[in-house]
Amino acid sequence: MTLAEENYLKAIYHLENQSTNGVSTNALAEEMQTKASSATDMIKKLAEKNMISYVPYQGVTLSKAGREYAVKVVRKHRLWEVFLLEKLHFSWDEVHDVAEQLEHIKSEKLTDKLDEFLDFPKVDPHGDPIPDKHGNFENVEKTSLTNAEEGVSYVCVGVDDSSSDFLKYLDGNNISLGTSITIIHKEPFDNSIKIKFNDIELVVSEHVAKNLFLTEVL
Amino acid sequence: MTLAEENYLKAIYHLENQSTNGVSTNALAEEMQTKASSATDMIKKLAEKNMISYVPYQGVTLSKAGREYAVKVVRKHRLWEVFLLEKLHFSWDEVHDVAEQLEHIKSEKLTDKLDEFLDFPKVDPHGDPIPDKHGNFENVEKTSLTNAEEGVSYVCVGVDDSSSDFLKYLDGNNISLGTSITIIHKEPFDNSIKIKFNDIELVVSEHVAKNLFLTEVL
DNA sequence: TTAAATGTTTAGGTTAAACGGAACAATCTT
DNA sequence: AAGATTGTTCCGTTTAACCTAAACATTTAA
Repeated sequence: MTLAEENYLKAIYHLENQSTNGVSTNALAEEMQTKASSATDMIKKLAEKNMISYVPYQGVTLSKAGREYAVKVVRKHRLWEVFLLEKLHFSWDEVHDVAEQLEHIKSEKLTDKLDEFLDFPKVDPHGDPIPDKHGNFENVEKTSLTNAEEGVSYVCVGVDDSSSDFLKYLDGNNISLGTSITIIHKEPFDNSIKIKFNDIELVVSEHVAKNLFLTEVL
Repeated sequence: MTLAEENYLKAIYHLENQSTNGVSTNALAEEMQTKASSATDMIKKLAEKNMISYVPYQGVTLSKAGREYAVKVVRKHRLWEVFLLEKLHFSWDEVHDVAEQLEHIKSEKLTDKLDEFLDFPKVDPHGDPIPDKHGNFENVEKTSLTNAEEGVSYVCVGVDDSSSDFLKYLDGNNISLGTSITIIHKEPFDNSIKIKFNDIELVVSEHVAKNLFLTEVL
């Protein structure tokens, strides 16, 4: 599998997780920041290799082999992110780009030894689950801050938009994974939300709220 | 710089260190396990980018920029080797292939943080020097076992052929970097050499002797 | 229920990296 | 110094990944 093939597979995997239908050519092209015609070319190639099932004009779906492969790439990406953050002390917003490169290193032994070295982490620095060597992982139940209820307490467990800017914003406001948050007030006018954490009160925009994931504290 | 370009630069760097003349097209092609015509293509491209100086029918030579770039790749390769061996407990003979991939990851920050994480190692697992972030390194004075003298004591400081088979042979015979060796007898007939280390006597072939580097113990 | 808009594929072209074979240049041998 | 050998380059192809433009298929909406 080439680098481009791996990236397409990963993109299809991500898009499949966001909706129930198959992945359309246009959606895939947009995710890959390329043109629809290029996506069609790659779709054919991946179908040829039995990584996806493909019927022209209908979406693509990962085959068993394709999903397994994609999960392996995701596993590598997230393990490297943990390594960069915990061992090399990269900051939250810097890990993604380097992990994008490291995820393509081909050595099962490397991946498994890294996993062991990191003490088999269950989630990556953005709160996403890390598949084990058999591809199994648990999804933590989480809701976006948009859906949180006034007066209830939550813990921050993940972020959706892992863009550097968003992560820097969170860093600048001292929000990280594990931060306990209480919802003070939801403003209906602009959907902004006033939250409280570590004795600090902060109003966040709807845009921020959408990208911050929480679990309720029971 | 593409992956192929980086590998060619590294190959030219290695060949330059092995002889005083420029590197011939054929030598480069052989090092890269490819055809002379392919080497010519790449030579043109690297010359275009001012990484090498190139006059048709004469060998190629690295420019300042080319040498700096090659040294950076070598630095990354050797740092990753140390990481794989010391942190992930790969065996001596397994590190090379994975490091060949890791050396192409593009992130100066990653390289420097890794260097720091490993506590700024001076040599890699094969005894080769690791350039610092400015590209500086010291070469340890070393002679091949072939040139060692009877009755004299040495320490093993490096290997030349880092093929997996050779390293497994050394491992199997309990020879590693730092092993103290005394030359018992040099057999003129087949150039084999009887050595003694850790109270063990062993006869090694000329082929082995050529690839084992030592420094004299004073 | 056609026409417009949208989505998808095909056709043809480009670039990077490789290849084999033919042509050409340099050196070595006698 | 001529021929043979070796070394190097040129030429035409291939494959992967992309592109633009055009054609084709599907859905939507008047």
